[in-house]
Amino acid sequence: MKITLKDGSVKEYQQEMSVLDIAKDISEGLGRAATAAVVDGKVVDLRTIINKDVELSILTFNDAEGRKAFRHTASHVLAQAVKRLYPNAKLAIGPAIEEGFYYDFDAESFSREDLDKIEAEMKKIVKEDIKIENYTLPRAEAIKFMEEQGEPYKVELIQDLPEDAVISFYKQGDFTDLCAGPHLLSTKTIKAFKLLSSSGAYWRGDSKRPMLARIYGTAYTKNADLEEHIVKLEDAKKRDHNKLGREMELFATVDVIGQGLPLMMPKGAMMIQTLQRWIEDEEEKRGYMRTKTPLMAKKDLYVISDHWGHYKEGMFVLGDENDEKSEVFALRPMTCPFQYFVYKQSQKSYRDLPCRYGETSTLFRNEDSGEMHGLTRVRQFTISEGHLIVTPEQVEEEFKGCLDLAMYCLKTLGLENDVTYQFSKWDPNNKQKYLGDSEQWEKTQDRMREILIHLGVNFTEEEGEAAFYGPKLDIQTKNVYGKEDTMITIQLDFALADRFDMFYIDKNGEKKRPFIIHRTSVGCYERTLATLIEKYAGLFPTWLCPEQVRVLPISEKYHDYANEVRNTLRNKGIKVTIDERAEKTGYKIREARLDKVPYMVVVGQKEEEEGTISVRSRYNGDEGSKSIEQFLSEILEEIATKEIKEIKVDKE
RNA sequence: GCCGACGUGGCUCAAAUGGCAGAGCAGCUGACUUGUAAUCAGCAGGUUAUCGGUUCAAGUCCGAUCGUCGGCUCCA
Repeated sequence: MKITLKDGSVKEYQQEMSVLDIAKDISEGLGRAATAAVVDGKVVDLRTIINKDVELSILTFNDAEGRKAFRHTASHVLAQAVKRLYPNAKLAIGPAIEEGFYYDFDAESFSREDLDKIEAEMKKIVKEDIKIENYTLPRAEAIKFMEEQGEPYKVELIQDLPEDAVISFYKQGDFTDLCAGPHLLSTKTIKAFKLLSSSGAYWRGDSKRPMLARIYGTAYTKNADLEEHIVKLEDAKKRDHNKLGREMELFATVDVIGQGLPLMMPKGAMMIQTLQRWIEDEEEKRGYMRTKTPLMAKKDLYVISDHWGHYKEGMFVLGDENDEKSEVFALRPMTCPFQYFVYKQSQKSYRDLPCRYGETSTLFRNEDSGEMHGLTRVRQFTISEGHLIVTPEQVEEEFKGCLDLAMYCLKTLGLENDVTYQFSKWDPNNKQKYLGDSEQWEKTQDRMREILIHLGVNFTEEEGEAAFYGPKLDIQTKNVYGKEDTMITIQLDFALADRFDMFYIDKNGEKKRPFIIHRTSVGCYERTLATLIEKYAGLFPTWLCPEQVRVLPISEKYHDYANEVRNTLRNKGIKVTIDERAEKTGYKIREARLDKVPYMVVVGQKEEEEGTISVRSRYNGDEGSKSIEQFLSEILEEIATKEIKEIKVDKE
């Protein structure tokens, strides 16, 4: 039989040769583990092609499917080890995930020591070189088998499979698991792995069902790759905004103030102010009008918007809602209804549309206590929020304008290649979560999809991620650990204009319902700051730096001149400080570098006599002597253009 | 909210089985007056997150609360 590999090369094997040996031969030829194969575009286990003269491409660890099969096998090895050490543990599910795998067990939670023990047992299993065999059972027998094994979760899984499903099992020695595969041919190939952490997870992701004990791990074919991955994780930790942002004194949290309520320190506040001024100016250029509306409102407002019905759990409610005499307020979780009432203050003509409102808006959301995280998930935050009230004909053009603004913001911050686009749709199986009916939803979603395709946005579609009033385009960032968060959102709202009885008068003098676009420019400032900290590891573009220049006098004798230099720069709007401590220059340089200041200006006798400065930058190191005017024009240009220069010198 | 880990000067970490809370860096003071990554000396800094319990004795053991982290659920 002939086998064509992905690279086009053809291998020929004797008909009587077992596929296992063929697979081994191919693996060796490739120098890595061949795991499963693609036949006619489908992933199949290598053993299923026995004696078939087919063209196939071998999946290797370099392919996503191959890695998945590899890590999935690692998760089975984990489960086998757990069953050996904890026979009473019940198996739930154990898939491969990006960069690793996990397995959920109904068992006592696992400590780090437990994980080490399990890891040791896994090593044994790998060493035992256990063959992995695949077989299927009819439904009734499959259920009976898992019942006998005492695996209620597996029984439930089988029962939920479609009637005509092929029920496949994988057996490796004393361990058998319900599994669609594919898998490796033997446990031996799992060479480099590590159990990373344990945590809790609800069975089937349902908080009403039992809490299971989950073990996370990662696996590679080579130790070097595993080590590289672990180094990467440690590097990520260094950039983690939650650590670096505190170290750099950008923000802090205090026990008695509360969870999700970070204090922005002077440097962090300055960065946010820089961002805010930039965004507000940019929005003004794009025809936005600023509003400034209250941070709270009576319950009645949220009843109209139906946040009271759909989002009450997420709001901070003031007053006793059970006491009829008590006036009940809530801190605002969004700005929408406030800006709607700005719109409603006068009767609008189609000539007034599009009407673009922007507000730098502080919001309050009562997140669950386990949810808060650094600056990315907080209970109070400030967002560059805006609402556009538009005619149906203007939807596409205005949506495009919002996307253009978002792209401009991302590009300026250097984040345009770090985001993904998610088209967030409603969940038709959970209608009570949303306003409006199926027809409205499908119609609006189709319209939005068309717009997105027309604008050439490369997006994924996610069901059940919409706002309760309409579908969204979410622009997602990943943090250093790969976890996704929404940075920017543009939402199409067909429902709230109706609830707030908003209208405009069209050409024929008739009342018409407008569409509303909800959108952010950079999104929430706290979260944006977090993303920037991680993106730049604290080495921000100069225009964003809370300290752009530090003047370093060589000795006390040059303090007067240093102050003169500082004042000249400061008068031009440069964020400049001066280090007047009686320390050596080398020491001051070291500190300025650790503080991630882009420019250091050294002044001593030579500079004072010549009326110059000596510049050291993170871009070029020692740039030598230059006039203050020259330095000023260079740095002002860099700041004005918001340039992102490559940092060559002061990376660490 | 749920599961788990953790909480010792500003930071990084010590303090065997319960037995005098300690070091480096940072800080402050003084001396040195410094030329591109760390000058020297001295000083100060703590109700061991908080509250309660066990004990002759608690950083250490137990309970509660608060907070941080890793996940789950949630996320306008």
